[in-house]
Amino acid sequence: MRKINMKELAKVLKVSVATVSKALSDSHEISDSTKKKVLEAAKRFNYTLNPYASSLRNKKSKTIAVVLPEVADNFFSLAINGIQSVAEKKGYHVLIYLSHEKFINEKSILANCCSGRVDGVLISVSSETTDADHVLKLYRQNIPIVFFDREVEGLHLAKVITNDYECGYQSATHLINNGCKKPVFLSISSSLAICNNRANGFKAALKDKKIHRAQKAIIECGGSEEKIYSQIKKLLTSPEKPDGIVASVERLAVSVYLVSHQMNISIPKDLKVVVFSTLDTAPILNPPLTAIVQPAFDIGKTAAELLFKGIEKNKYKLADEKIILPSVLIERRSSQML
Amino acid sequence: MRKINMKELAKVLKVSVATVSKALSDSHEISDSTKKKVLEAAKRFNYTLNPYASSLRNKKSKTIAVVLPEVADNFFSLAINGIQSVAEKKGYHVLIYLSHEKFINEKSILANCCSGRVDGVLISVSSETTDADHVLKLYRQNIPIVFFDREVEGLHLAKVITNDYECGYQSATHLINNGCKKPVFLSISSSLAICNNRANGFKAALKDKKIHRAQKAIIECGGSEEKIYSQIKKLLTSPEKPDGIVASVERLAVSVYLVSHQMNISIPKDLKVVVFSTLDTAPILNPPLTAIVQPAFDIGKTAAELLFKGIEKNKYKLADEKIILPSVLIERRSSQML
DNA sequence: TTTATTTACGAAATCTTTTTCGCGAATTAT
DNA sequence: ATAATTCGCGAAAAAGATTTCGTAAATAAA
Repeated sequence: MRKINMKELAKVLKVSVATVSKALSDSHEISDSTKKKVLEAAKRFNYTLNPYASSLRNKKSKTIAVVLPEVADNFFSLAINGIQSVAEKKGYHVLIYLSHEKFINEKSILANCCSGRVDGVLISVSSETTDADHVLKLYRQNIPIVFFDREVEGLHLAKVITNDYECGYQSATHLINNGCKKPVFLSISSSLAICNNRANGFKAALKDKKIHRAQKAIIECGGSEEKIYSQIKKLLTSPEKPDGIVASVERLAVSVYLVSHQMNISIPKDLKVVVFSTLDTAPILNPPLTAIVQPAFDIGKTAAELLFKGIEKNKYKLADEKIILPSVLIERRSSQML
Repeated sequence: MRKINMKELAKVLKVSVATVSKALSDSHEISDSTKKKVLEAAKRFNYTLNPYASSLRNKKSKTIAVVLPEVADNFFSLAINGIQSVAEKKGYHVLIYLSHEKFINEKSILANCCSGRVDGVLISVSSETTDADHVLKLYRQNIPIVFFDREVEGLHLAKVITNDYECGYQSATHLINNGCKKPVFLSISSSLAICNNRANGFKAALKDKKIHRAQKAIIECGGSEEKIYSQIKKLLTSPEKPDGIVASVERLAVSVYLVSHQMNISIPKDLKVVVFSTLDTAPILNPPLTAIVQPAFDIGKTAAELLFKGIEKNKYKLADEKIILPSVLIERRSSQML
């Protein structure tokens, strides 16, 4: 079954290609009777528009790019779902790119997005990203871009994030109220705004609660899975070991649990744990894990909606749009006072 | 910063567009000196090829589609990672489509893939899919297609799967050896080959172990999260309640745990559980969960490699390629004999 | 020196669709 | 009945890149 093109379809119908094109796009200049004929023939020969020819002519790709650090993280999976749900409704296609937390990858991905391949970009930046030239390049080419969850600070660009500072504050308060004297915050990057916001909230709470250990309160803990594991192991066996941990991302909490189980550190007796995560296994962990749950699906959905606002009305400038969707702390046993 | 096209670039260089095109693709018919000039100018004007014009001309999109039921499942996330890793290396772009386990969605997604938008398709079918006309349509258009994990049975098309039957057999044997008298297999679909293979292996093991309850052994448990929850609750409170469960997918196991916790059913004392899953929280669940772990990343990676074999050599027919990557059972406390 | 071959590049066709413009016929207005 | 619109459609240009083919100059072979 060979593919037919519009020219051939026009020939069998004995009309011009212009007529076919207009009929397919339901133009008012074509009579209902010929429209019907064209549609029928198109179905019969199962003709489909060549998307690349259309895109070339229209300068519209009906495609968006989603750039994220990784996909094997519940938060990002859910966010993709949210994004997909609106892209689907709009008839847009979704390209997925992974930066693997590397700035250099992110840069080349965004450079590629400048080619006109996509009509807009949703991005959650890598943990290495401090510089924003690569996203400004997009901006200058008038390609709509929206940050979700992880933004680059100091840019007046559209973003959909959660209330990280408050949640950081809340997490520390929660631990202290439940008896922690030496809580620490596990960050994955000192350059990531989202982490710093959480960390700053955390530190502010310590200060308000008169717990003075600013130096030791924030611990950076990045790299591969093995590296994270050994860093946490070191932390939990050091003489300065904390009695409370706030893990800034899912993976860190899993490692904390693994180390604790291995070292016979009892949660929550010896160590209380709170995590920023959407893990659906949190309630069935041993012990059930207190989590600050982000509205992951909604963050993705909202970001996508914002992006389409920017795509559809090109008069509409996305700059300075900033939507904050609050997370919610769900208390479970991992942080309980005994 | 306006975008420049090849014609304009050619004009400033005082050469023809043909020369520019050939220089950019490093053709042998262009001298090194002019190549250098062209490259330099391209960088200076930060010129990029228009991908849609290229695709139109070349009839190659440098893009593949990945069609899957959902993305918020660890297995699929990891598989996407595997796929991405090879697509990236090949310089291909990855479109993600979600069927949400609906046949009708899958059909329209694949219909769209016929338009030439993609050079190949990787698919893990929905749980509703029994008919294969929609994938045969692709096949007839000579668009390479590879199944991963979830295939449609009876088709002589390329596939990368795991040893489901053996694992089903192994899971039942494992439960029985650990003392279960009334194990059941929780399936999400009676039409999904992968589930049936696992179920058949499960049933075969029961037969070999002289446990005769063929009727009650396989329980279908699909639908929304709430529906799954209530079905499992009903199962675990019925007089016929099992003393062992094999969950065919991640989500089912989470629900089993949730119900058990809520109903005070003790795992593994009252109920032993095994799951087909790549959940990285399995070892820290309460209790640690015995899992049959699929090589998710490798399944994705291998499927993608196979697909590119089909894409790159069009003489090469993908039919009948069948690669089986074995899963491995990891014993934990959820299935332990007491 | 003459012929053959190679080298380096340009003109034009091509890929498929969309859109503008124009034209003849049919309809409405005058 | 004539002029003015409207309607339905076609011809052709355009979108941006690639490829084939041709050609003039440069080099090699005879």
